[in-house]
Amino acid sequence: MYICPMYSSELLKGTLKTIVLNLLKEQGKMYGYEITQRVKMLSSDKIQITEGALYPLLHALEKQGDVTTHEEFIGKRVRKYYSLTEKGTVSANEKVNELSDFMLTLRFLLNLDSTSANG
Amino acid sequence: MYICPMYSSELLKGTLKTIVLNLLKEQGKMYGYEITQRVKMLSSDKIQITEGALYPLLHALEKQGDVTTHEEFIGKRVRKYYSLTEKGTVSANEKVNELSDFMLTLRFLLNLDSTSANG
DNA sequence: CATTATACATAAGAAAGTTATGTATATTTG
DNA sequence: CAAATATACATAACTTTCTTATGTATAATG
Repeated sequence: MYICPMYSSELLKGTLKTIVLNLLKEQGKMYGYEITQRVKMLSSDKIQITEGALYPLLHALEKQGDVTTHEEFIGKRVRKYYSLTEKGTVSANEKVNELSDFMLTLRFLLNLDSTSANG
Repeated sequence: MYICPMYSSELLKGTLKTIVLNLLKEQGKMYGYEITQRVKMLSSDKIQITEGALYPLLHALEKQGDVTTHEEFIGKRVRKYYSLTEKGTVSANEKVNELSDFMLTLRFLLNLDSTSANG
């Protein structure tokens, strides 16, 4: 039985903000826990965002005006929803474009542009 | 006139070791300065490895047995060449595979798998 | 001869994560 | 129904891995 390993933690550094901004752009609004679960699912458990990484990032994004928040109560428990501002939408696009470009450069640097099939 | 910007520094984090190991695998042996110049060239100046990042990394790789070194003198000036050990070759392959896989996951997460042409 | 390029090295600081801990409510399970 | 797990937030201490700054020295160039 094959256990799918997580990526080494260095790899997530530098891409986490882009991932979060892009999810918010696609989903409209999300709360923190939801983001961790969605990334976990979409990555087949290979990317698990820790709360210690996510919440400080969301707070920073709010502080610099990329997102706004509103709270909703589910019974007695609060959910804090985050949505992109206009500035945040611009940031999201810029970040995704930069990362996309960076990955192209990396593929070239690492000679991963094989046109033939590979395993 | 378009000035090609460098990638934001977070992006290089996590990929530097992979880049260096892969270059050594392809080139057989390289010295530090040569690595910085080659990456700069291959990336059209968009990735510039700083010496403060590279040399400590090379020393760490040597310490953990991924590379061996030998010095050559060019006139009075020394060049320290680095080559992969067997262990280092395994590390290089593992690292490249992991990064390649990670990039696939990212493309999926960020919805970059467009089959149509894009700009 | 002054500047730039080559070539190494390391220390101080910043950025961005992980790990650990804390609080509290909701749901599932034995 | 009690205990365990899941949901949901938050923050502090620590680590890793860069950047920035500094230092030394030789070679080439204008």
